[in-house]
Amino acid sequence: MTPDPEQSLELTTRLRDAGLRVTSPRLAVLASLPDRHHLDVETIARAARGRLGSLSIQAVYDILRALTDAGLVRRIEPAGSPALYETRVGDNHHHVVCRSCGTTADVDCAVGHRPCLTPSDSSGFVLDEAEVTFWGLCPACQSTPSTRISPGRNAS
Amino acid sequence: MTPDPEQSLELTTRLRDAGLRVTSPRLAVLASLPDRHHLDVETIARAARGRLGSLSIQAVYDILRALTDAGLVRRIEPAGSPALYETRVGDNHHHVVCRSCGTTADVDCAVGHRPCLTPSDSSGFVLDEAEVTFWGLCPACQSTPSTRISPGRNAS
DNA sequence: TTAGTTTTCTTGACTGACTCCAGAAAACCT
DNA sequence: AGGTTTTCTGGAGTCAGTCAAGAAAACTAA
Repeated sequence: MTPDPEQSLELTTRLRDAGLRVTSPRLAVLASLPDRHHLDVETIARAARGRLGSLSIQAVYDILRALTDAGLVRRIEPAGSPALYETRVGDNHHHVVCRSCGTTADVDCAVGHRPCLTPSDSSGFVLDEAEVTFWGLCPACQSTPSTRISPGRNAS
Repeated sequence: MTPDPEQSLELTTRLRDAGLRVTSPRLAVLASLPDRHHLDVETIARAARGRLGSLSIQAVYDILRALTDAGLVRRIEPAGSPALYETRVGDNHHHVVCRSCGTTADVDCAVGHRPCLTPSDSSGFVLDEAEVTFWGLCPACQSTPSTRISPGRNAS
């Protein structure tokens, strides 16, 4: 899996623009995060190693933290799963999680703009974000109901 | 801290109605979950031990799982904190979490009934729950901005 | 009310996700 | 190229939570 030079250049620019130094592990991690996917640390590490040859799991954690802090990736933590990372940032979209297999997909909330950011009574809190997680069954798990892969913590 | 007999009776009924056997650890755990509070397992264990004398942490986990499965308590897992338990169930209310100290409070969402349960495109998922977590600063942390107690994972 | 059955509790080992640390290596900036 | 800053490696450690097996307790029915 040789790196696509055009993509590398684009990713290099993204890193620099965010004020981060450009390193091959960082490029590999960024390149391993395809649009519209939500990957856990292990999966990202495996993909990045496929590009680099080797990369410690610790480096992956550090890189993901730096990228998250810099706003290049977003971290989500659905109940019962390890953290997931995605590259779609800056629009506060939401997520659907399958109770059966844990698959996660993006959703745009229907109710106007910045939905739910104005609860009737916020107990004096000053809010800066509304995070919505939808729970349900993905298309695949609707037809094969008992193929439970991940815990699906909230199922009763 | 001797148990209030009236409360015990009420809790006993609640357990029986849910089809659960009545044990003193279960009563102690239920009694340790005050309305409108969100407590973690350690805190619940400490409170329950105050009533019973002793109780293993494992028993607390088991009891909380049984109570959750039976629908007597609700478990929430805000990103970056251990699981929290509350006794307000059956109304799918939402939560505000303080980024600074981790304090959690209930909120009723303002946007109509079952807000956001109809995203514009749910990618074929069949949804059964919309979970909303608001992030911000609690009243106390607005005045003392740097008193960070819990991690507050999502802060940049 | 007591035996028998089922469920629950205790203890202790274990796992997964993640963090912290110190030294080695690499990238940026003249 | 040299110096400084930042990042990466490897290993130990933490925290939340699970698993397993035997002991204890609660329900059920004679």
